[in-house]
Amino acid sequence: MPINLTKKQLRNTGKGVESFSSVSSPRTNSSDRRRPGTVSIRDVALRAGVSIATVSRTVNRIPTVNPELAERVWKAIEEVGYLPNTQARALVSGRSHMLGLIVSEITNPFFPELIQEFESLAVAQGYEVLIGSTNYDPARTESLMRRLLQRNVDGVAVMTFGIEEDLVQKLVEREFPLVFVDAGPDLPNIHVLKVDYAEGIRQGVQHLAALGHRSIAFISGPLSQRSPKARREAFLKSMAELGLRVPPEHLVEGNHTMEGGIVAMEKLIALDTLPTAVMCSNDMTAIGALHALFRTTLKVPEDISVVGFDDIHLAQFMLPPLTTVQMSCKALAAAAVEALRAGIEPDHSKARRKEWPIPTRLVVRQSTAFPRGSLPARVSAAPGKRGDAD
Amino acid sequence: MPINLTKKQLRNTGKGVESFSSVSSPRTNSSDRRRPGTVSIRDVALRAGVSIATVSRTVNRIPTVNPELAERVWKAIEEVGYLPNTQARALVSGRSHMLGLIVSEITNPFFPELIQEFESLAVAQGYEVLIGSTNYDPARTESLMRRLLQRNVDGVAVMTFGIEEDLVQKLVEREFPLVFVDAGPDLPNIHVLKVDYAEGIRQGVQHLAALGHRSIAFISGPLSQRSPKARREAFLKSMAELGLRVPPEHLVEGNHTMEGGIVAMEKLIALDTLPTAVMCSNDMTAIGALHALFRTTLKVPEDISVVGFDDIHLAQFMLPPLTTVQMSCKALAAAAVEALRAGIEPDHSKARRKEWPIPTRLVVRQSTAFPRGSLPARVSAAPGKRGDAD
DNA sequence: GCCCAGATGGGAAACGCTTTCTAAAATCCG
DNA sequence: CGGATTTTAGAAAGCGTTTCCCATCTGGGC
Repeated sequence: MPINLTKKQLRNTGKGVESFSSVSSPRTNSSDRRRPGTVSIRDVALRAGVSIATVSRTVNRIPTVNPELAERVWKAIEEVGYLPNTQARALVSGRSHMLGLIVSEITNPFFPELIQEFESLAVAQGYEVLIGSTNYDPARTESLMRRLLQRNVDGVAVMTFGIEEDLVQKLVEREFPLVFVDAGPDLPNIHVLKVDYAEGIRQGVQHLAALGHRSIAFISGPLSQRSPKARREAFLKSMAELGLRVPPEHLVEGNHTMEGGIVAMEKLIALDTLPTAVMCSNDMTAIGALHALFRTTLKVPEDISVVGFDDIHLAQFMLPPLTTVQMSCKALAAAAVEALRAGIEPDHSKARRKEWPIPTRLVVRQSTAFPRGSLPARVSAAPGKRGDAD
Repeated sequence: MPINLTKKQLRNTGKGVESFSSVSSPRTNSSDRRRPGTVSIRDVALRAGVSIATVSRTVNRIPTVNPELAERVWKAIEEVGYLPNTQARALVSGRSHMLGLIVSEITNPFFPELIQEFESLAVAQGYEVLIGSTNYDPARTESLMRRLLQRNVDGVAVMTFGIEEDLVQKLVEREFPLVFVDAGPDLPNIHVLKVDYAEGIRQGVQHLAALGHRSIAFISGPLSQRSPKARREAFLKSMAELGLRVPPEHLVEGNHTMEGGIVAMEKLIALDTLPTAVMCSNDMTAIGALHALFRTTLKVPEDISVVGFDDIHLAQFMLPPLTTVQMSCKALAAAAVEALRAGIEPDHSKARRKEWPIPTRLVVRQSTAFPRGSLPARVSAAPGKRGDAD
C-alpha cells in the first residue's frame, strides 16, 4: 500500500504541508478514466494529510473534528478547488436533494412564475429542481414521472392534472413524497394543495353583481381536468347564491390558452343575448377574450366587463388592466416545497399536515365597470338593449 | 465481521436462485437503510438467477449475452419493476446525462419557449435538463454554475450574458462543454451560437424605410450586456447604410421587460420630434411600447409603427399583431443541444464545428404601416404635424 | 504508575452500477 | 478425441461519498 504509506508520511510531516503549496494542479491524482480536472475528496485528504473520513466530516460540519485540523482541511479544499460530488453523496445517503416539478404548460406565463418561486425556495433549502412540462398529455406525464423516479428525486410536485392513478399507486407503496393541487388520494405522504377557488370566484361574482351585472358568462378551461371543473363549479355556485341564472349558452369551454379565449369569446359575441360580463377560468383566457372584444366595436369595460383568474404578471399590463382573481403562486410554491420537505425530512416540523389551503382573492383593476345603462347608486330600471337577462 | 459473511453467503448462492422466485416482494433484500420499495440490480439478478453483471449487460444491450438469458432477465426486470439508478450509473460512467440550461429570465416568454424546445430535444437524446434563471444577476449565474457542476452536468448552455470570465476559465481547463450565445472565448469545447442580428434587423429597417419612414427610434435592452448591444449596433449600421440619421434622443435604453418598454416609449412620446417608427430590442419591450402608446391618442400603426424582436408566441396576438424580427428558438435550441452533444460524445458527427449560425428574418404583421402624411406610390410632400424629422 | 473514560481520527464497508479480468463451457480443427 | 480457440457469464475492482467501528491518544482518578 504505497498510497497508505505516503499518507502516513504526509501526516507525520504534520504541519509541514505548506511545502506542497506549490503543487498547483490537482489533476496529478491516482485515477485513470476520470474527467480531467475533477477533484475528489481523496485529493483534499492527500493535500491536508488526513483521511477522507476526516474530510467528509469537516465538509459536513460534524463537530467531532479538531478545529485546527478542520481549518487545514478547509484550506486544502480551497487550494485544490474541491466540490463534493452530489451523485456519490446521493448514492450513499439515499437522498438526491432533487425535487421534481411537473407543470401542465411551461409556455403559459403562470407557470414560469410558479417555477421561479418554487425553484428559489427549493434552492434555499438545498434542493435542485427538475422541471417537466406535460402539455396536458397523460402519456408525457407518465414518462416524465418515470424519468424523475429514475433520477431519484426525493419528491415530486404535480402542478397539473390527469395523472395516471396506477402510477400514483406504485409511488404510494413506496411512501414517495408527492404533492398535488386540488385533489389527490388520501394516503401517507401524499399532500394536497387545496386552492380555495370558491372564495376568490365568489368575490369576483359579487363584485360584478354589485356593479349591477346580472348576465354573467363563464369561459372555462378544459373540463376534462379537475381544476378547471372546480373553477366552473365555484362560479355556478356563486351565481346560484345570488339567485342569478346562467343560461347554458353562457357557459363556454376554452382550453386555458389565449387562442381558446379568443374562440370562446367569439362564440359569446355571436349570441343574441350578449352577457354584460365574462369571467374566465384563467388569465390567458381572459386576455384572449379581451383581444376578441377589441376586434369588435365593443369596449371593455363600458360594454362588457372581463374578469380573469390567476393574476399573472401580464394581467396588470393589459388594456385595460385586468380585474382578476389572484391565486398566489408564491403561496402555492411555498406550500409545495414545505409539503415535500415534510415528506422527505423525517423530523420536519409540519410533517403531520396533509392539506394545505391556498387562498384566493379578487384584485380589482379596470376591466370591470357598471353595465351600460345601469348606474350603481340609482338603479335605473330601464334595461338597455343588452341589459339584465334575469 | 458478521455482515461481511452474510453478504458473501448471499453472493455465493450463485445459480440456485430459482428457488427464490416465489418471493414476490422485492423489498425483501439485503440492505438496511434503503428507501422501502427501491429495487436494485441485485433484486433482478436474484430473480433471474444470474449475476448482476449479466443484468447490467442485458440492460445496456451488450450483444454478448445469450438471448435466452436476456429474455429471462427482461422478464425479471418487468416482474420486480426495476429502474436503473441513474446516480449510480453516472458515478461509475462519469457521465450524468444531464445538461444545464441557463437563461436570463424565465418569466420573459421567450425563454419558456426556448426551454421547451431545448428540453424536448435533450430528452429525445437521453438527457435530463437542469434549468436555471439568473435574473441578470452575475452572482446568481455563478452560484448556478457551481450548482450545475456539483451536480455533474455533462455540459451547460448559457443562454444569457455576463458570465464571470474566471469561472469560464476554470471550466475550460477541464474541457467542459459549454455553449454561449453571440460571443465566447475561442477555446476547445466552447461553442458559440452566432445569431445573425444584422440580417433580421436590416430587413426590419428596410421594411420601415420602404414604407416611407425616415425617423426611426430604437429601444434597446440593457447595454451592459452583449446581445442587446449587438442588436443596437445592427440597427445603427442598417440605418447608416440607408443614410438615415439617428439623433441621440431616439436611442433609448430599456431593459427587455414590458415595464422597461413602457418607460422607454413614454420618453419617446415626450419628445418634441416624435419618430414615425420604433424598433425594439425584443418583443416584450415592443409590447410595453404598444401599451404606452395605447394610453395616448396615438394609433399604431397609423401614427407610429412598432417593430419587435424575437417573435414570441404572444406577438401575433397583440393589437395590432406585432411586426417583428424572428429569431427561431427552435434553431437556437437545436444548435445548443447539438453543440453540447458534440462536446460530450466523443464520436459525435459535427464535433468539429465551433460556431453555429442562427438566422433571423422579418415577420411582417400589422403594427407597421406608412407614416401619416406620406403614401407609398404618390409621395405627398406635405409633412404632417409629426412628419419626417429628417 | 496504572487503568479507564472520553475524544478524535483512520480503516473499511456500503450505496448501485459499469467494466475489466478471468474462468468455465462450448466449439472447432486436425 | 485432445488441445486450441471462441463464447459467455461471473467475480471483483472501482466510481466518490458517508458512516460505523475500532484504534490511538490524552487526561484524570486512584
